[in-house]
Amino acid sequence: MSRPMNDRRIVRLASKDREPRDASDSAPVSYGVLPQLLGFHLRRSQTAVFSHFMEFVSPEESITPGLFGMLEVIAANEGLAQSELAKAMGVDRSTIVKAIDQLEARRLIARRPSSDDKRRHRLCLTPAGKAARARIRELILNHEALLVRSRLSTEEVQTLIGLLERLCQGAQPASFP
Amino acid sequence: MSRPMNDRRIVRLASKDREPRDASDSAPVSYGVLPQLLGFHLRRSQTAVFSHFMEFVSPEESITPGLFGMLEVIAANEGLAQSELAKAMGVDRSTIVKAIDQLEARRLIARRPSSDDKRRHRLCLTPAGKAARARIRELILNHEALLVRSRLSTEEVQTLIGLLERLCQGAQPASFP
DNA sequence: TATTGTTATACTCTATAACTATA
DNA sequence: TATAGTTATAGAGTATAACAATA
Repeated sequence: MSRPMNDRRIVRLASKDREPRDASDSAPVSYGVLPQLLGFHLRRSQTAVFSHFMEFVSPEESITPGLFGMLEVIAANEGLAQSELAKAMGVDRSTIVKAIDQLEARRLIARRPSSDDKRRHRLCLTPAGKAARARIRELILNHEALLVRSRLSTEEVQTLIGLLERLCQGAQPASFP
Repeated sequence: MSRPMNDRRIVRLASKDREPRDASDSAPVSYGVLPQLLGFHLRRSQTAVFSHFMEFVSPEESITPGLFGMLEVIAANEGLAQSELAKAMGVDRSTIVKAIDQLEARRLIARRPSSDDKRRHRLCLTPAGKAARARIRELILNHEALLVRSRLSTEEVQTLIGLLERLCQGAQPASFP
């Protein structure tokens, strides 16, 4: 296929030798070469999912995708150090401090002293944090189901995730989403 | 399939009733439920492509994905107004001002007066802008080829883009990538 | 010397609100 | 009144550099 199916030039060229647009020109804009680029679609998709999260999940639980990601990683690795969390989230260790401050201020996690290395803080979920994590998890699964499952089949979602995983093989980790 | 192939719990459970991690624990962290979420993979992928762009394209042409996106949209819609560009990029019209200032300072685009509506600026590429656009376009196609084509076949990329387009149907536009 | 957590600082990207000049 | 561009401002999110405590 020499012309990908997402090439907007088709639409563009169909609109008969148009003049440069003016104030009264309400035709949809052309995105040029962008629709041929995977990066463009990844950006749009990520933005769409993020926005839906902020609409559907955040008002319920006052949580951002990034903070939930941290909660989840802490829960799945009880006692990990802040530096380890930062590495897992793909950010500098200085960046993680304020985020952890927030989760701690809300009593969702605790910084516990490490017995064998006094420099380290062992991050753990509080009971309230565990309860919140369970609630948010359900909410997020619903959010994804609502947004994604209405447009793609279960098989297609698995195909999509599989392709994205292969694209990211060897890449550094990243915060969520 | 009740357990998706990307479920990291498999790895987790295989590591025999582990103690909470301590300083000497160098096992890879678990991401909990995140690998089941499309948003997680979209975020990772978008970050990976963005990083590669910044490594491969930016040093050559001092351009960001966002600025190239604007250049491309202006080129494909000569004479569009700043508000129209902002809408196409999915940002507020106040956000676009400084970005356009940059492109104009580099003599890649020009704000031309509109004859019929003196409030409007018609955005156009300069000859230097057209040349830069052509060069950057080639560079970006190479960057995508290098990053994506080494991991996915042409068919797989088309499948991926097709699925992402369906995911975004009805969503607002977005800057690139 | 090296590492962990922290702080100060700066930079980018973003939106909101208010302004001006036009319509 | 409403719209196009602009400015001031504020809030996220990020990194770098330097610091104290500890290894």
